[in-house]
Amino acid sequence: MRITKEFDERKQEIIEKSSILFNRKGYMKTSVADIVREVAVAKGTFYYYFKSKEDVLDAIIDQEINQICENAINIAKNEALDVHQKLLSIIIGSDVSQTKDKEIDYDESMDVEDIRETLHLKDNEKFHLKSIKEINIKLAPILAQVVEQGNKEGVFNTPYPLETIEHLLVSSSFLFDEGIFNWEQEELKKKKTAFVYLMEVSLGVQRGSLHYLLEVL
Amino acid sequence: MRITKEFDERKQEIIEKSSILFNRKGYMKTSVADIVREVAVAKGTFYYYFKSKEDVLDAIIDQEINQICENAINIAKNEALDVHQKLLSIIIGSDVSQTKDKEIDYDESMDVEDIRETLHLKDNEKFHLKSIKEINIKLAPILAQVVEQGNKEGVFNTPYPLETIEHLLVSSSFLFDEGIFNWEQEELKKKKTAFVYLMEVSLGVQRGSLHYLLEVL
Amino acid sequence: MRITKEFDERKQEIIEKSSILFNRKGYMKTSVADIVREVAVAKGTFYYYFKSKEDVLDAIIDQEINQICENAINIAKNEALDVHQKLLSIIIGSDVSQTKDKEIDYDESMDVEDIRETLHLKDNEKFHLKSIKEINIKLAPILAQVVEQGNKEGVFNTPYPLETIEHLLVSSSFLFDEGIFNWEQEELKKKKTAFVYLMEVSLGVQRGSLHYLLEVL
Amino acid sequence: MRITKEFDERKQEIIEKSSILFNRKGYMKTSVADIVREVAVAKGTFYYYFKSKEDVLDAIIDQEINQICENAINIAKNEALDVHQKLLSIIIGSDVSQTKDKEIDYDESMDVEDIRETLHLKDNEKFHLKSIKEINIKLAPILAQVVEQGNKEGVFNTPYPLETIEHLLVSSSFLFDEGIFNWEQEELKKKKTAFVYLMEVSLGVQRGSLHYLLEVL
DNA sequence: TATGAATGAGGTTTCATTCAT
DNA sequence: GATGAATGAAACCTCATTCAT
Repeated sequence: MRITKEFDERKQEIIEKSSILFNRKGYMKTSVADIVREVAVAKGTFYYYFKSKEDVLDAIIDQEINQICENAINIAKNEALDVHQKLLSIIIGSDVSQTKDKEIDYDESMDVEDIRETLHLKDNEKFHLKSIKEINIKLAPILAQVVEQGNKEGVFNTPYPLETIEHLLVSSSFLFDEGIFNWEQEELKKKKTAFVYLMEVSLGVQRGSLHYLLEVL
Repeated sequence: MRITKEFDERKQEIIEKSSILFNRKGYMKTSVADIVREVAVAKGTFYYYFKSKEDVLDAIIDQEINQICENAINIAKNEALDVHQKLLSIIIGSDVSQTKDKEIDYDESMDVEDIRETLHLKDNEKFHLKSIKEINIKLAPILAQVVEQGNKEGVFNTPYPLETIEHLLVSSSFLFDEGIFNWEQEELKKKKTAFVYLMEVSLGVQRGSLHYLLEVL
Repeated sequence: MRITKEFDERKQEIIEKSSILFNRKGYMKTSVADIVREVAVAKGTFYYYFKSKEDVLDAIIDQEINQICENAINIAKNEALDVHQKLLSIIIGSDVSQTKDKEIDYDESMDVEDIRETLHLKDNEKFHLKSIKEINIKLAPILAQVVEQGNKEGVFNTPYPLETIEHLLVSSSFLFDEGIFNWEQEELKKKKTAFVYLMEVSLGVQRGSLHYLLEVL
Repeated sequence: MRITKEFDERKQEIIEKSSILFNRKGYMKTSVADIVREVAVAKGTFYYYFKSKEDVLDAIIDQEINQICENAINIAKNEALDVHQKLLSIIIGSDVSQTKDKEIDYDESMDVEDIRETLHLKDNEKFHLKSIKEINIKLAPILAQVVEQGNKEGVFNTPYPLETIEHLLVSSSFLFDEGIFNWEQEELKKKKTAFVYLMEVSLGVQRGSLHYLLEVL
């Protein structure tokens, strides 16, 4: 049986199904065979749309980041919002973890061992590093612009807006990644408080003025 | 031909030769066959000492980190040094990049494409992430102690010594990793300056008082 | 070089070539590498069709037994034959040893020791036991039906048709297996005569009435 | 002398520990490493006493069979017993299954999967075939002698004492081996009844006169 | 566009056996 | 007698990728 679909439609289907699988089983543990089974196409079809498994990963991350950035750009240029509101909104809209690690749903065929492994999220290094890198490259400049605006308005005060944002983005996406570290509830809370403190000093704002971020982290 | 060696000696030999290969060709591109050829033992011998390729990687990283930490601990408890000297010495002694990414030598069989790929250090994600994670877990507490000492002595001033160190370690190992980013000379310099600035504000020291770090980064 | 074939054709090819190799060298001494060399495919191809070496063995035995059983069923339901003719025909058609142990040909690379080992048919235990077991499970019920028919017609007379057949099948396939015992010509003849006698008493027929079987054993 | 005694003692220890392991995990699944761990000697020591793993298996089976045969010989030559008593006693004393498949005790380290596999008794083909073969070669002649005595006394009546015994021994050890077949309780009972019937007709005794064997099978 | 058989490299593992000490 | 490091063959298996159809 041959089901022909529009090029983009099929490509998108592969991206979405792959994304679900990568999140469920991890990038390394998801085989191209898994993907084509899920999409119900032949191996060759997969390679007609993507030149490699990593290529799909890139496409997935690209789409996620682009969506986040599009949203961020809209917020950044919205003149109705002040700098704090922009920062808050962008951070809320950029919670990659929602798409990245949450969609774990256990299908009927998973046994206890599978689930244990899924929780450990082993072999997802490529996924993690690429995400962090792309976030840093694409989202950082947008946020940096907001910081610059804040600088001009006297709300923020930092000589290195872009670099500061880069550091904050990188360290937080890494340290708060449940696939890498598994902090206790207690520790996590302290680390988040510390992170807000670091934002305050590195962005040069009054201590306590970013406390509202704790609600959304 | 059978050459018998002491258990530890042979194990160390495998670790060292593997380390060289991982740095030269990348973790993924180095096969167990490559390793045993280099060490001149049979495949079974490899698996007599390590249960998997990843197991050697762990051993390599463990040794590197332990060496760094041992050094750091010695510095931290050296009463002859002030806090700034300790910080500086530990940072100098902890430059993982020296061992991690420098020993690239091109053997005769490599063509242009190989070299390009070697430079991109593709498929070394495991190496990178594990290193960063271990550094964070093992080195951070030691540095945090120094920071606490600084706090007490009034040289530093931060309510979150450990968390601050974690963020600085993570973001710098990530952003300054040539295997991940390839900044221009110009950019790199600015990013390093910015990093020192961030250290100053997050550790709560006088602006400019950590400028000496720029020399060694 | 890539030669593509129909799934079933290739699968059958692997089964047949493997069967020849197992008979020539023994199951244990035949490596998957030997098989793929013979079939002239890559190792992956082997595992594309079978999940293990033992899986091919099962397939081989399955096919042999099924063929024997199909033949036996046709004979059993052929109303033109009387019970004795059926018994005789099925036994003639079920001589597994024809396919199992005869095709031994010595290739040029075999020395005296190899040949000695080939004759001993070492490490073929799996082959033997599985064959006997399957014969017992699949062929016995068909023969039992013939015996039951004989019972009704007053030709045979046994209260346990199935169990009697099982014992006769099992003991004969075991005792007359040249891979297990190596009887002298003389002994063998006596054992065959005794076997026919045992058939007679256990099936409850007149002494001497199964003597015709001696010709075909 | 003293050294020789120690030699045998150690050899015996290896035989016994190996036997336990073979019964617990199966012959194939028991590695030489398992054995030397259990006996607490080095690999080389094992090969000082036995030339191969199969060599230990042979030794184990040899000891078991010899014990059975010794017992059988004593019974056979005991003039105080009549033929039926001898038959019964030898059969009771020859229940290999007691030593062969019963000693399964689950140690703490076994999980559900291990136990499942132990019950399947996979990969014990060598053990099974060798046992059956040896029983046939060594025990059959002793039993045949008893049958001959029975013939002379007019209790039994068969022209082929040895061959009859061989068939009865082989088919029963095979068909009643729980490692090969897993009959339902019901089936098993019928098969045992049928077996006694077959003994009666093939040994040429009155129907029902061996019913007492049902108690001990 | 689509198929799915075929590839082949290589990780993983096991293991009986050998041998230098 | 004893040790245990070393062997090497091979099974096992996965899998991204290619290609003839």
